[in-house]
Amino acid sequence: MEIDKIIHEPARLRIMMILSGVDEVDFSFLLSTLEMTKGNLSSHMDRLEQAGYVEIFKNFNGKIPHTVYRLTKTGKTALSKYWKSIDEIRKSI
Amino acid sequence: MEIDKIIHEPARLRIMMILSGVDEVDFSFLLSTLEMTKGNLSSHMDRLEQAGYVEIFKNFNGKIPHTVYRLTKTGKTALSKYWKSIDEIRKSI
DNA sequence: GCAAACCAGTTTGTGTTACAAACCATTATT
DNA sequence: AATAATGGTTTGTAACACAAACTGGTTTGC
Repeated sequence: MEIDKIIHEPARLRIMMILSGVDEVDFSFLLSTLEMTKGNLSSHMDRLEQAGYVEIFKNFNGKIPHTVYRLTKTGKTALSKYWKSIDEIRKSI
Repeated sequence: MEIDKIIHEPARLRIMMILSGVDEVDFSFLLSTLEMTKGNLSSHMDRLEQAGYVEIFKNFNGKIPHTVYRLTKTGKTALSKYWKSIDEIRKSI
């Protein structure tokens, strides 16, 4: 089984794991939790969206923009497949 | 815990796992097992050596050059640390 | 005997990409 | 009115994974 490189990138793996637990999360939360730069986080979220693994919802909190991310079904599946592929490598220990 | 990027690269992770099982392996074996190009394999082995994770032994099989790789103690430690860091991320499931 | 093909790798060139810095638009704050 | 803060996006760049081309020597075919 091939390793999914979209998920394999450590930053994105952590993002996926967080999303898999909470069903909805916003930019600021990820930013402070993962301690990365905004630009970096932003582009990782783009890649995850383009892969179809997350949905991005943009709305306003009053006048302040607010972006919320949610794992898609495709994303959930991909994540569990990812762990299976990791297991496959690891089980040879 | 930080993810060790040297090991995290899928090709090198597989190499490390093979080495962790057999204590000594040659270039051709890795090449046919992993199905990668020679150039690619060669540079991954370089990186692993530079990280201090493998030792490279070059000798001759009769007249034909023969390269053998062996996991170092540092490499073994790094690999088991790597799996711990993966577990750390995964346990949040 | 000398090309051609082969073996065992290494070096080189390139497209991708992870990351941070700079930027943008708006809203507090002093 | 200037400055800082919020919530992001866009841009620039160094690193790097990969394949193609190369090297140095050996065996095979004619």
